[in-house]
Amino acid sequence: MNAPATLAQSARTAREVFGWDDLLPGQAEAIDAVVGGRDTLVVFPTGAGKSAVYQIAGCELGGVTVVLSPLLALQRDQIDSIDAAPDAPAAVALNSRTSAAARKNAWAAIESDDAVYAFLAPEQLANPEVFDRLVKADVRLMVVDEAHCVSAWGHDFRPDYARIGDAVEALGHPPVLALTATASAPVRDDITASLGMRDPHLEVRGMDRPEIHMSVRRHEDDAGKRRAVVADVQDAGGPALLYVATRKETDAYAEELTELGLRAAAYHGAMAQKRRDEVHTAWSAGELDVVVATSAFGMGVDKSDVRLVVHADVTESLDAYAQEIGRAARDGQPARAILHYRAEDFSLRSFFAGGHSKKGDIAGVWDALRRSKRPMRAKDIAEEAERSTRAIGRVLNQLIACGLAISGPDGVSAMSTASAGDAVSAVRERDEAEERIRASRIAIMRGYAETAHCRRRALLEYFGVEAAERCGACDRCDASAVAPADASAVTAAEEEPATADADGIRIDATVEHGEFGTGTVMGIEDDRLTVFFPEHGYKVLARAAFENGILGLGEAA
DNA sequence: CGATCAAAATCTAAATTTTGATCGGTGCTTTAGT
Repeated sequence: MNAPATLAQSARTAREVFGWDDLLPGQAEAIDAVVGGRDTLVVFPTGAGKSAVYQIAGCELGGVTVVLSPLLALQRDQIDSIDAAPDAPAAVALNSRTSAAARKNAWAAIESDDAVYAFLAPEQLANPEVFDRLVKADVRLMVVDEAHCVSAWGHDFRPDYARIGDAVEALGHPPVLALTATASAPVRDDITASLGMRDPHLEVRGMDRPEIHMSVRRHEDDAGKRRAVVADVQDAGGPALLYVATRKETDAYAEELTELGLRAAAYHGAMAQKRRDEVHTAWSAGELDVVVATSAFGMGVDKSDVRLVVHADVTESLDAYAQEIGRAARDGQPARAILHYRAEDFSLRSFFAGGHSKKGDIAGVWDALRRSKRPMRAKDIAEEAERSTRAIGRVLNQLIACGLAISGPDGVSAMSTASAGDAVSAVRERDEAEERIRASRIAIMRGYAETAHCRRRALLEYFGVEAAERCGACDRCDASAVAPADASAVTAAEEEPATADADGIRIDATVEHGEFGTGTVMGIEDDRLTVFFPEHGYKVLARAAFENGILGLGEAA
């Protein structure tokens, strides 16, 4: 290996081709790994130059760099930024909005000998014409941008995300470069496994965002929560994002905030594209005080001076939460992230669980697959069975995941002669496994919301980053700070419920339960305790259990 | 799970309560028809 030479080359490419004076920490290492032929997973916060990694690596590798990107708007932005570079290779897009003429040009560039970046949504790989031509082209690098989508969406919402790995193999496994801003260890494993990455090089930088102050507020009733959310937004001190769980709530809050004199706009995925663009543009231009949005708002929105991100509802995972609060303070100036929740917000099924696949669907899909001589697509089966493509696609993914079927460029084919009954029970098991994963993600979110320790530490440790005992910039640290002059610390301390009790039960105490084993007290409310047991999750126990000897005080931690 | 809405039921006719069913969020694509 001639690493120094490669590094020098990367720096020269950055300067001469793209006009960047310096490479940022981690960029050179990642580029070096990719150019050396190694599959690489890059986890950099937004603004740390993820795009530069594939731009420079692609330039040095030459040939075709395929960039898989989840949103057409993102593809457009990336192409614009490449076009603006002094001497960068061509960048083309292949998607449903590409005109026939642009398509022709794109293929001419891809099939030429010059270096080129080709931007595609993963769905394009399911198009046989596109795929066949890519197989014949000189693809030297596969980039998966916003790679957390593989884990978040591949399982059901956008099943083509789950098929990227197969496409990579069919292309002869060029180096795979996956890029994302946030990925916990479980998500990283999911990404590398799903994409079929071999012995991936991992480049993780700067997960911590110390400029974002983090706090959580728990509420007993909905009305109280709404009042607190509105009050927070009114007190934003700069551009604010308000995330809510449903489309309906975006309108409700936006209306209320407008009546209070704020420049507020709602944003969600079911709005007309034109309106979405208007909100996006107004927000970027500083013409709005607050955008009230579902999770649809965020990717590709680049506004540096967001001062506050409020969540009126918990997110489906801590990964998603980190992603959303990460949109604050990109200018490095102080900002705040506040999460509001009620205990019942964690109810398992409230998270759009999607339920289970219907027995009839599973059996139907399996029969169709086994009867068919040729690979089949979700759409065809769905039309024949008069079911939604979504439900059928989900079943297909599950069949593939349990090894009963396999996906190829022309669709999915059966891989076994199992009976319909066996297929149904295999898929059912899969459903239950997914349910457990969902439950554990919610438990982690709950752990963050209910932690008695430093919030940042809880978040960073989940992302596998070592953290100081205290960050000094979260509500927990504020509450335990011994600085009476600090007004915010006093306020926080007043809001904190009493945590010490005569019988020695307090937040974070270690307790022993006859059945569940050793646990940690996460919450105390009147006569009930919330205790986290590593093997059994969260349990709410009557305080009486303590007196009856079912629960005992463990050794001091 | 919990919010919500429609349908059914109720100490029988206008309006409320109860019961039951459904939905909740993210975007690509393709296609038919303005």
